[in-house]
Amino acid sequence: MAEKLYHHGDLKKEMIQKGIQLLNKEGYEGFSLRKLAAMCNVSHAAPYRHFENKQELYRAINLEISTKFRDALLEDIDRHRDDPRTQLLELCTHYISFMVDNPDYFRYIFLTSHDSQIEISNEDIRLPGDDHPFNIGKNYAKEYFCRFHENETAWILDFISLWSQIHGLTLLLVNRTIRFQGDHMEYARRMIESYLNSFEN
Amino acid sequence: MAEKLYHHGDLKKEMIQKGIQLLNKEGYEGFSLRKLAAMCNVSHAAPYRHFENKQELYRAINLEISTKFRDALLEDIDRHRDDPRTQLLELCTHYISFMVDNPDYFRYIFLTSHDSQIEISNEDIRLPGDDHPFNIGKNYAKEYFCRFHENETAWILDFISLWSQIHGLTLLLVNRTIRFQGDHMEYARRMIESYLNSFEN
DNA sequence: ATATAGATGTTTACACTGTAAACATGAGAG
DNA sequence: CTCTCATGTTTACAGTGTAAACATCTATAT
Repeated sequence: MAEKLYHHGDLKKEMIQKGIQLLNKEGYEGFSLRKLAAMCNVSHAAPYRHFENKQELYRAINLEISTKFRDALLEDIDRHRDDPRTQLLELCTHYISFMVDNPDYFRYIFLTSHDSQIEISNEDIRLPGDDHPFNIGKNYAKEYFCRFHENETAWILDFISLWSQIHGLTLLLVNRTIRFQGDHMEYARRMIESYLNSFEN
Repeated sequence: MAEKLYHHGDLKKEMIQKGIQLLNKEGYEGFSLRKLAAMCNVSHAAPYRHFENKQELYRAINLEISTKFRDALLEDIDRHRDDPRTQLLELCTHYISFMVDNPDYFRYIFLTSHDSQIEISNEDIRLPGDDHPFNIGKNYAKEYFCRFHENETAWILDFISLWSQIHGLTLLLVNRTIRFQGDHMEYARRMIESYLNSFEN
């Protein structure tokens, strides 16, 4: 319990952690560097030793949340090694439910700093790098969709198509634009299944 | 050319118009009440005679953009009275292209003030009111999807499913998470068509 | 026609924000 | 053991949203 050290020790890490807390408590609007500095028991200028500006702190938090998100999803997948279809379905439903449970995360990840991603170019379609949360399902989607096409790259459009739907449904649910009464994941799951079914026939 | 009237005349309206300009120029982050007041040649406190706070101005701008958006879409539809399928397809592609052309609008409409909507309750699914931009395609979707179901309300899930996909693809394109080289609307259109086709069989 | 009230503008004030600059402290390399 | 540098603090400043007090115009009642 290092009480009142002048040097904090691992401020950078703590700011990211407490930053996520602050984000959850105050939302994106109420977020401020000075509040966060106070939460870390540190003067309001201290953050500038670790982040050049607010934007860079945002990026760090963004990255941290993305990582948490991806880890949570991948962990769930490990429990369903059966077939690609089940994996894909599980991935989609957890993608949605994770974000519905943490509404601010979604806005945060997909609304700050939409640059700085390594891009993977595939002829005429460019996806972000494999570490980008959008791409979590890519490999599972490939495995599932490939067999429906003779064309090697057509599965990418299938993947984008599926992921657009997940992504959009998530946005609609997170913003409460649409609401399912009762168990909303029941409806989400049904939608995804019926989408996947359309390939089976 | 009323040059220097003390009373401005129609400040409320001008603030909304210039507000949209300012939004396009500076983006959501750079937006400020005081800049906007300056653009209207008015002191920085004048806005408070017309809007209780910044949030309420946001809502007004949000509403104005939503209206523009809906008008643009409906105008396009009028030119395609042929069949519901074509209408739906046109609606979807224009939904996307309008937002890709005005990236800030999308973030703005779907990221501010996600309350204050009249809700239409349908048993266990709640959609926003008919004036909400999300619902522009609802009636066309109903007309198109209804014939594929014996169940009266199953088309709503179809609608949500389709609109989720449009919505998500728009978000991905607006944020430049994914990029289609060349004519990106070509790809978008293909995706929508292949989705609609899955119902025809 | 004129006094007056209410709508709409301005000025001043304040707390809070991000950020820069100058200064302080302490941990680790020489 | 000292000196340097990473990491903290203090002070300062311009920009923000918002409230309160004051000014001016418009419209309405007499």
